[in-house]
Amino acid sequence: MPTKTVKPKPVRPKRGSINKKLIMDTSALMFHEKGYDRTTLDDIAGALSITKPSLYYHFANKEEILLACVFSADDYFREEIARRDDESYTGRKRVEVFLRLYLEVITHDIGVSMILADDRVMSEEGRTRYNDLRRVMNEALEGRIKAGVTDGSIHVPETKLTTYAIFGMFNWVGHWHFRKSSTSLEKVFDRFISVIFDGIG
Amino acid sequence: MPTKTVKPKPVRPKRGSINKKLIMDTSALMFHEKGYDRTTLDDIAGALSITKPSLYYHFANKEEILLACVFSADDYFREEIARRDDESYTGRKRVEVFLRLYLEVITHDIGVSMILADDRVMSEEGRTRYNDLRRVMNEALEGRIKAGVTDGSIHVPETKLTTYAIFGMFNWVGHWHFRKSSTSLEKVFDRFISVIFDGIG
DNA sequence: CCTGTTACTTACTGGACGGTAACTTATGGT
DNA sequence: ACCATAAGTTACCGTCCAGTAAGTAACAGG
Repeated sequence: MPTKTVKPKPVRPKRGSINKKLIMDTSALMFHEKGYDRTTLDDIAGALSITKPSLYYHFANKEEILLACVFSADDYFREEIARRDDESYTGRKRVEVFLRLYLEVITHDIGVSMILADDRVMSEEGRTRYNDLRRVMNEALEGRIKAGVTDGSIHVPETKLTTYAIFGMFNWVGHWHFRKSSTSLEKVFDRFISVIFDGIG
Repeated sequence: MPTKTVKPKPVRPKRGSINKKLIMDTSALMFHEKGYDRTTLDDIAGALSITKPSLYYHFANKEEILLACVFSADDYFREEIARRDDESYTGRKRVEVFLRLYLEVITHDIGVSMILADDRVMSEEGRTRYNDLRRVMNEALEGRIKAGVTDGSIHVPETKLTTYAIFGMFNWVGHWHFRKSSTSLEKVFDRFISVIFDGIG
């Protein structure tokens, strides 16, 4: 007697076990590991043990997932900087606090999407929102540098390129394969801060 | 009398008007503008007024084009650094010479591919060759910094993270939309060098 | 126990894209 | 003048992938 073909019982994930946050975490991880373009929705769904169309229950499209990652990182950054920052500090101190948090954020998968997201893959609206975010972030650092120049804790003839220089230094960390790296965040931060404030000359 | 269907005379590009260099220039430009993944071979061919299969006459595949850009930039860099560098200089001076050339190179389309190429799109072999290139580049700068520490023209407690910091600062320029930027290379270079050597404290 | 909503599923579509096969035309050497 | 080769062409394939249509299981409230 041939084995009767048993109707396959699809194992559904527990109801409610999938949510936006979980999708964002998984997506951010994969976007960072493989790159946005080469991460397919099937990849993400597979990693979550669900199917691609299920993702569309939670997000309208792929870009929405990316933007959700970006803006959730930004939300966290803003909350946390509001907590840590103090306008009575010197500009220099405020720059340090800013950069410390910045480094913390961008060395996590969700955070790295905030700086490595490629606006060229985005819709017009997404690109605008993203570029606004970046502009505000830029102004936040440059503002603190200017405050430092005013209060005498920082000495630079110019702040725009200085800001770019500093952001470049930190942002590039997003390109490191830091999961493998053994170097601690503290060491990186201390060294970067030393280069920025003391120079190497 | 109906218009006779005229056999369309395909306008072929002049023989020999297409060569590897031209393909590389066009590709590098488009890779930089749109990103490697979103630049199709049809895009490149179209920009050159040829067809996609023609590209395969000159290159084995898409990756070969990217690698050709990367290594041609590297070749140029090595030639030019050999010309400009002088081991009798101080380490500091040698770092400056190195970074000056580095900035020049990475602000051109072909050059930017050297730092923005994503090794995750590459084959195993391509990735190895590319990572070797990056490692050698890294050692070249770190070596000069070490020389500076030895001869007293540079003061740092550690060279590895310092090297990363500096490369990050410069590499990130590749992410700028510098075609639109009005800021001159000289200004960028001077400001960056000042941050690196003098600090902002 | 019924029923509506939530949260998934299977099955599919349409377009894009890297790459290939086979053919054609221009040119330089003999 | 002929031909081999270089440098293109047209037409096509297979795969991948974002997104969709339609169906179904699980749970909550009544």
